Amino acid sequence: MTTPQLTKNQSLVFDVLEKAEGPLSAYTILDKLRDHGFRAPLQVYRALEKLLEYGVVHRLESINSFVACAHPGENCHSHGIVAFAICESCGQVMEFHDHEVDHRLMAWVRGQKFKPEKTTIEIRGLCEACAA
Amino acid sequence: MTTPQLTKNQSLVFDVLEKAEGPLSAYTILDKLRDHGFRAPLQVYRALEKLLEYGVVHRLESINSFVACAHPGENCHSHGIVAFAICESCGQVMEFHDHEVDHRLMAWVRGQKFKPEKTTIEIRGLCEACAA
DNA sequence: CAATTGATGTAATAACATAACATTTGCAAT
DNA sequence: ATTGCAAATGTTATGTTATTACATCAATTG
Ligand SMILES: [Zn+2]
Ligand SMILES: [Zn+2]
Ligand SMILES: [Zn+2]
Ligand SMILES: [Zn+2]
Repeated sequence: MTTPQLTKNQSLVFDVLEKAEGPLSAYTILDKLRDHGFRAPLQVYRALEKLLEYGVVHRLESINSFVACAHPGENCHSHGIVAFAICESCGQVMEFHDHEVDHRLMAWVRGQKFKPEKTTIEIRGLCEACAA
Repeated sequence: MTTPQLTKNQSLVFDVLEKAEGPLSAYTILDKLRDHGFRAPLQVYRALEKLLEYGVVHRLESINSFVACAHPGENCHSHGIVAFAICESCGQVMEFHDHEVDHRLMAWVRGQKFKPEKTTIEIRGLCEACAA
């Protein structure tokens, strides 16, 4: 899928995420956009819904937050499952793909006749700087 | 770690999860235990905290719910990373372990000097029955 | 223009989770 | 048995995340 032209609200939300050091909650995004006219959570959630659909933003389920894709222009969706390492101290997020992991997981679910739609892999821990 | 004798509240919460067909939210558990004297969310969350610590219950991050471990008596924690396939239609959960997946993920984070603490792998989709 | 579609605005509410503080219970040391 | 401590519990209030419902606006199209 190619990313269509973003609307005003979608651009605002995306810009906030791109400029952020790490993942942000929807309400944190809302606060950062109050000066631009945002008043309600739904304005953020609706924009995020589209950005997730376009694959330019990822949702981190384990911390209820959102992050801009680390592979701009590449169309992340096409790389298979995306995995994240999330530093619980500084919030830094590393994003990566591993086809062997994809393969093993998909082989297992196929054996169960399970039809996968969306897979989450999130590793929480400490980044190099924070672990020191 | 061996599982200590459960307290009254821990037992009640665990029994509800064991008898359930699928994962339950903390508030659903609360409702099921009102007849047994539960009045507040914290009574559920505190019991869950211990049950998670003992490894007899798992938290499904992507659906804010909890499920009894599918491997009773085995001490799930010792099997490495636990992965789940969650049917979005009927709620059924399958739990499995794959050492190769563990190995690949841990190798990657080690290469980044990232120190992993807790890993989530959750595959949402449709089970065999629901996909038909 | 009328109809349709997608985006937006706003208020209210639902769902999930924790903070703060008081009380009770079980158990060990004196 | 009493004292002291740690773990568990009870209770109220609050904080955080997400959705429902409904109204309006803008662009497209027949
Ligand atoms: Zn990405
Ligand atoms: Zn860090
Ligand atoms: Zn388990
Ligand atoms: Zn199903």
